[in-house]
Amino acid sequence: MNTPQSTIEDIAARAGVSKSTVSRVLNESATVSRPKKEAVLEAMKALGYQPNVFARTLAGGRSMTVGIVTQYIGSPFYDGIAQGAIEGLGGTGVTPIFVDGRWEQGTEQEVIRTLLGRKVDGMLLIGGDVPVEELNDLKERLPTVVAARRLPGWDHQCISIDNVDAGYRASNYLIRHGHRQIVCIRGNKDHQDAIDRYRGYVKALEEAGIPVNRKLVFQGDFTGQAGMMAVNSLVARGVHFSAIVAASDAVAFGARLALHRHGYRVPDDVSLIGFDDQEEAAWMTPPLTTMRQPAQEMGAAAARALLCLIAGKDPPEPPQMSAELQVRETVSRHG
Amino acid sequence: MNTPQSTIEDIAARAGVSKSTVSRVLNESATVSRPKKEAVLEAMKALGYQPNVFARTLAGGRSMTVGIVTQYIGSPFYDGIAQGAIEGLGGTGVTPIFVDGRWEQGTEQEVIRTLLGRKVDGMLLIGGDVPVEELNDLKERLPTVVAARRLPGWDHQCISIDNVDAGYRASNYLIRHGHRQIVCIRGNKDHQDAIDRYRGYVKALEEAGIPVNRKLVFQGDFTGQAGMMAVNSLVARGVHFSAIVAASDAVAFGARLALHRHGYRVPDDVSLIGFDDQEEAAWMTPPLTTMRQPAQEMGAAAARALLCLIAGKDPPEPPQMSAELQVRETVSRHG
DNA sequence: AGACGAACTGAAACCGTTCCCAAATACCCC
DNA sequence: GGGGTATTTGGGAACGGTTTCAGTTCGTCT
Repeated sequence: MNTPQSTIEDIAARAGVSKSTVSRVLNESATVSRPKKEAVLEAMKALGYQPNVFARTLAGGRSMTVGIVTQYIGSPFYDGIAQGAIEGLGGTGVTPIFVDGRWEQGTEQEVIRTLLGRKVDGMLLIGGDVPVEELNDLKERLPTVVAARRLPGWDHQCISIDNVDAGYRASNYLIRHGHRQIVCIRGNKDHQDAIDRYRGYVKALEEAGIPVNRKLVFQGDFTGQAGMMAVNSLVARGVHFSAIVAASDAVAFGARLALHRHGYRVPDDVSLIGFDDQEEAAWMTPPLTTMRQPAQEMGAAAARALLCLIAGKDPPEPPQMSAELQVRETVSRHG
Repeated sequence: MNTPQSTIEDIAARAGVSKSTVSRVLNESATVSRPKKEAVLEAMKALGYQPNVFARTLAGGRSMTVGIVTQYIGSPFYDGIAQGAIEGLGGTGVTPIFVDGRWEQGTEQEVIRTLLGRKVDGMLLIGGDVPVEELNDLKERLPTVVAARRLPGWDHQCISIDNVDAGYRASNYLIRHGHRQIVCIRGNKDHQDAIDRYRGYVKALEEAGIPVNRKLVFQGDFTGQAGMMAVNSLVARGVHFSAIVAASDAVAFGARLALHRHGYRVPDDVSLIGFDDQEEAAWMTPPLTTMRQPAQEMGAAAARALLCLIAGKDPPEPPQMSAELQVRETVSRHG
């Protein structure tokens, strides 16, 4: 662990070449004759050389650092993406810097500035609220990839799933199980994912010829609290329902508890579908059927795309990602 | 967002002084006459000057960056600490870099090297396995704070709770509710927290004159899987028990599900206590009584201590932190 | 043998700051 | 006015790399 940090000059001396040559083998920026190259490599190994990132950045521009803008660390889905990104960056020598936008436009713009000041080579935005135009500007001057958000014209620099499809599939699954009074607990009003999923819900109902009943739609957010309140309100109003699509697993947990409190059995009396497939979903009592979002994969794909961009290559077409139904035990046939 | 980055030289020119002077007002490293100082300040504001972190670090040493070594991002307790640390660092101009040790000694040592290469001004280790001697070395050459791990002689640079006390309090609570056949599902064998909590469990039993029954002790880890397996094994062996202390909330979730599968009611037939008080604990059915660990507070305190150390001051005595019982609905009186 | 381009190599400038050192200026007291 | 001590200043050498530019050295072709 103790390295008084040898410099490029030490290497050069030991290998009997000039700094320039060492730099060249370090970056493979030009051909170096076999023997010298080997001498340098040997010296680097012997001295446990580690290039000084700061000198490097100052001189060359590249900082070997990417900025990752998260939104409220602690939400399972976004955490998953971040984790995937870390993984995808692993072993590439590129270090991520995390900053948190907290789903506040102002904060987010500020942290992006910070990142710019830190001379990051690229940026990965996970979710977020910054207006598209600003992002377009950003994209022009820095390799940028966004995950979990759809941006028109970003194509391969945009890793996300089709949330209306996801919402559709969840609702459709319930319909195919005979449910017709399906409650939808929506996520935050201005959250695009939430809006899209709701559209999927509507689409599924319409397709099945079931009119959308406003009484069954609850405007909430992504927390357990919302799930609990939704069910309480439904019960208080004496509304009839046999199934619930929740905006997230957390919402489903809250709903499940409220259901329990009111004496409804899951899935015998009411069926329940969550969103995310976070760890705890499998341990709910009973285990929660949910739409699994491939968070890790998304993060990893985003990291790969970013790396390509930084290397000056075009990012590959991202693998088509979509939410998949994870069938467990909270949905039963109805009627 | 668009700043063509002015340099210290631009400022100097505009203010009619030398680089040195600008640097001085920038760092308040020496007194500068009133008029010049104001001129410089004015110039900085006018040009939207932002010092180049890299040049600064290269020249001076300080990188305004601290390294945070996490262990397997995604575990609620450690995440909480990380989040607290971010908060504690907020607004100080110090940016955290995260790296993950994944609870593997080799990986951890490697990431610490990386951090060293990045010239971090300080390091915050959250948990981890690196041998004490190495950490002692590290401590000598760099401001270092560790959270969620007790290290002899580290005093104020060590933020953690007393886990034997925590284990004791959990078990004791059960005993005071009349339980005598108390199952203990232990965390990873070589994890100090797990060992300590078990010692607390033993202490509580002994104090109450209850012999420790090996059949009631299950060696597991911190996952839901472990909780489920423990209960399955207990039931399969026909062991009698009326309460369970789980190594973590995740373990408790697993145990709760298994209990349900075997037809035991919680808390009527068996009581259950978890550890961590992660978000989902409140939404378990029924809500889980658990030992809350002040993760965020710990992270924030660690960040503060680190900042002090970096500033060359002695860190303040960290506030005494301990796990607190969060009473909910999974423990009932027995016998 | 001489010419010529390709493959290598080293010298030196530069990236934006910090910080040491010496020069300049100010202040004070006799 | 002179001498001495503080207080401010500017100059310039690092810091550890990258990169441009101008050679050298070869191999090849007439």
